[in-house]
Amino acid sequence: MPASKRDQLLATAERLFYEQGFHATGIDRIVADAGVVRMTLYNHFTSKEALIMAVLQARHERFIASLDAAATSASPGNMTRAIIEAHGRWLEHYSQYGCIMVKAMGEFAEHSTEIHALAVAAKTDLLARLEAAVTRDKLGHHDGLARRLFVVLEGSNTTVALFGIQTALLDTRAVTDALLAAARSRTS
Amino acid sequence: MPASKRDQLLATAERLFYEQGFHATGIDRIVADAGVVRMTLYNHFTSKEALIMAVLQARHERFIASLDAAATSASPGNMTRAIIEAHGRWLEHYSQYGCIMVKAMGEFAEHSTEIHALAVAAKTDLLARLEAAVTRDKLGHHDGLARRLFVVLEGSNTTVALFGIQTALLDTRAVTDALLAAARSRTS
DNA sequence: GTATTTATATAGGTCGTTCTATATAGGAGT
DNA sequence: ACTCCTATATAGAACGACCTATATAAATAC
Repeated sequence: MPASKRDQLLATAERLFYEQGFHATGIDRIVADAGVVRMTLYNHFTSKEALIMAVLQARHERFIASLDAAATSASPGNMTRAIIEAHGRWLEHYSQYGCIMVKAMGEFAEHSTEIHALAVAAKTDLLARLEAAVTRDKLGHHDGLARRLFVVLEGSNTTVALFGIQTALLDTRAVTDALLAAARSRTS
Repeated sequence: MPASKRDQLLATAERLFYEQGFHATGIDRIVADAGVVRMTLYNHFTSKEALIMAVLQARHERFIASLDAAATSASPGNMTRAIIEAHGRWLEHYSQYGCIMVKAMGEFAEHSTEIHALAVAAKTDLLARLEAAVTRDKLGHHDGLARRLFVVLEGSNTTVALFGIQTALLDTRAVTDALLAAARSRTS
C-alpha cells in the first residue's frame, strides 16, 4: 500500500530538515520532493512550524519506542547497557549527521518556544530512560550516574558527524563502560 | 578608543548568529544592531557567507588561545586537566547555549562546504590539543584517551544548554576524572 | 457524492546584494 | 598652508529571487 500523502510529506520533510536545516529548507522544496502540490501540505498542516513539530514528534516517538523495546527485552541488570546500545543503533541508522533535536534547539531557541520545548522534552525523555534503567539495574544509589551517561551519549551525537559511526560507537562504549565499571566497583 | 565598524559588525553578528542561528539572522538585523549602514557591511565583507566565516574564524582563534594559555601555564602532568578546565570556562563565559561550531555544521553541512570545513577544523583543533596534552602528561600510550575525553567535552556542549552551567561542569568533571583515573591506574 | 488532490494564480514579505550620490576625515605632494 | 587623493561612512532606492501562506476551480478517488 502506498504511503499517504501526509506520510510522504512527513518523511520528505524529515530528511530535508535533517540534512539541510529547518530555515534553509523551503516549502516548495519539500512538496516538490514529496511529489505533491503545495496546497496538499497546507491541507494536512496548518503551517511550516506545525509541520516541523509533527516531524520532530513522530521521530521522537520512534526513537523512544526503540529505546523502550531494547530496555524491556534486556537481561536483568543490563538495562542501562541495552539503552546505550539502542542509542548507538539509532545513531548508526538514522542520525549519522548529528542529532536533529540539537539542531532544532540551535535554530529555534529564540525563534519558536514550542519547537524548542519539544526538543528539550525529547532530551529529558532520554535522560529519564537512563535514570529508570540505572535504578532498575540497582545502580540508582550512584547519584548522577544517569546524567553522566547522558553527557556521553550527547557527545556521541557530535562525534558521529565528525569521525564516523565506528569511531563514535567505540569511543562511546569505552567511556560508558568505564563509568559503569567504576559504579559497580564502588557498589560491590 | 571606540571599536572599529568592522569589529562592531563582527561582535554583533557573532551574538545574533549564536542566539538566533545563521539562516534566521538577516543582514538588516545585523547592521541595525551594530548601528551601521548596510553598505558598511559589504565594504568589509564580500558576502554574508564571508561574514560568517570571519565570525567563526575569530571566535575559534580566541577559543584556541584560551586553551593554549591554560596548557602552557599548567603544572607538569596536569596539562590535560588544564585544557578540560579551560574548556569549561569557555562554556561558562561564551557558550552557555551550545557550541556555535556544532550549529554551523548543522546549518551548512549541505549548504556551504567552506563554512562546514571551518567548523570541522575547529573541532579537530580541539582534539589535537587534547592529544598533545595526553602525550605531554605521559598518558599517550592509552590509545584513544584523547578522543574519549573529546566525546565528553562535546557532550557538555549540549548539556550546558539543557541543564545549566553548574550541572554541566560537575558532570563533565566527574566523567573526565573517571577516565583519567582509569588511565593512571592502568599505568602505575 | 463527499473528501481529497491537483493546478494555477497571487498576495505580501523578506532575503542578499548592488547601485548612486553625498559626506567626512587623514595623509601625501606641492 | 593648500589642494588632491583615497578610504570609509552615510542615506536611500532598487533589484530579482525566494519565502510562507491563501484563494479558487477543476479533477480525481473512495
